[in-house]
Amino acid sequence: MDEKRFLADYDKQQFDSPLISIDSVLFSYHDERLKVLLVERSNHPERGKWGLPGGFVDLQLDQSLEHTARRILRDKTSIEPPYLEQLQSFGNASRDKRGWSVTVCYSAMMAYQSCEPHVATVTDAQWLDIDLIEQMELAFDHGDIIAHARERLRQKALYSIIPAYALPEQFTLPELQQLHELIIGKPLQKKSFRRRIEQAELLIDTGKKVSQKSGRPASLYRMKDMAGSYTFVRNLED
Amino acid sequence: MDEKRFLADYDKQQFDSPLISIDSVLFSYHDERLKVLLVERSNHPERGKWGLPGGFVDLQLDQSLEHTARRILRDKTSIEPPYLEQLQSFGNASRDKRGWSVTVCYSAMMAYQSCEPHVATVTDAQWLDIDLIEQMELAFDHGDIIAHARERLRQKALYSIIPAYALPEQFTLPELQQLHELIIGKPLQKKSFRRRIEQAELLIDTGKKVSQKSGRPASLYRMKDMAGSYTFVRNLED
DNA sequence: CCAATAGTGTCTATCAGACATTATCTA
DNA sequence: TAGATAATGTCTGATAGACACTATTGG
Repeated sequence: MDEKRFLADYDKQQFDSPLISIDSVLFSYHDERLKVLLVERSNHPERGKWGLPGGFVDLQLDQSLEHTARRILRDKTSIEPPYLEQLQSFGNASRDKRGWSVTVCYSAMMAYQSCEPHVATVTDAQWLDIDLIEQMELAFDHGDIIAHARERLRQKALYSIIPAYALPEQFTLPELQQLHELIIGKPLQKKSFRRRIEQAELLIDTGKKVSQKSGRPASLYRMKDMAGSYTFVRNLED
Repeated sequence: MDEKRFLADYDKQQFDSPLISIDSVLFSYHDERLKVLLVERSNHPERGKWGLPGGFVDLQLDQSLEHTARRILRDKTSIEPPYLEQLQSFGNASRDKRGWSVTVCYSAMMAYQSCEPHVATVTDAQWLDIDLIEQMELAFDHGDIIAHARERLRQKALYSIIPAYALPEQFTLPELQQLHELIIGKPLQKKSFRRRIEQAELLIDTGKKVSQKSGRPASLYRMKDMAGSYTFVRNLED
């Protein structure tokens, strides 16, 4: 039999296969707290519980897994996140009561301000404090997935400035440092933090300043294009 | 409707979903070359081409994605690899002629010696030089996947001794350094390489020595249990 | 002894940690 | 001017790079 004939006769459903979904852990930063976007499930299974924004691949609409993740996030936030990368896939026989299931998970970040107006209109979506989420009982294994994503983000905060994607396009260095400290879970040396960013030339000084409640105003910066993919050769202490 | 009723009525095949497979990039080291285990496809599609060892989840047999990967590798090598971690999932509408498909990929390493006798008996499996593989036209997008796995391994060689899993249980430091140099693609300073391993206390000196073709014999070491998960705070230069 | 390979000593360069100091804003 | 916050200066310590040196084997 040649391949053409094989493909014409091929029945995708001849073997039982796992259920496959795409879920995303979307991080942001607001009120000095790390937030994750959650959705209240309106359908079975796990109806009524909160879980990650996710869904199924639309075989007609989606060109790739990443497109699926972007489409689902766009539905909840109205925009696509400036940072999105695949986290990991989780699959086993017991994580979903419907049977063997696999979820391809993405980790994403965006500025809280850039989507909060829209999120506020979506009745089933909400930004929740990550420490609060840890106390909640989420749908499926979404609690474990968020813990994984958080730990990965923590590692990235030690050798990159990827957390900057959770800030508005323009931000100050003290803001970025506060965010890193929050993610890493310990205070950082101001000098060390600034020195490495300056040496790697990751940011552009907009020339603008922001007044604080009191004290000297801070300079506003924005990321250079390559700043997200830059990794420092040496980690901050863990 | 309550959840119990929902689950009883649930039909997994009501929506069309992507085909899902598990593939592994199994690395090893032999004759001063980096090897990857490939399999010649005996079935459509892409029959006759070489590709990664892979297959489908067995909903009855497999408890998790990792179990599936281990089972498939065990079939080809007779043993399970001492190092196995999820690489990434690749999924889009065009990578498989049968339609939208997702592959959850694992990256693994094992000693060449520990499975070569068995691999030699499997007519459709073979260790191939990774540089040779780069010139070949593999099935599906397996060439891209191997390139990804190789780059990830290269990064790991800069901040860990994970490549040691491609060596026999006992090995010498010059052997390990040669392997790292091969993976990274440039020579390393002997002193730097040895110093960091010694300081982190990652290896155990077996007390045994191995004679070389000529010159001073090298000491034989084996990895401590935690050595694979240790990461140096500072990378080797890239 | 010589050639070859394993393994060490030691100096320098780089960069993070620590913390003091200066700069610039508001009340 | 005082208080607060941003930004910088500078010393120390840890660790990788460079490379010379010593050690141990076989022929």
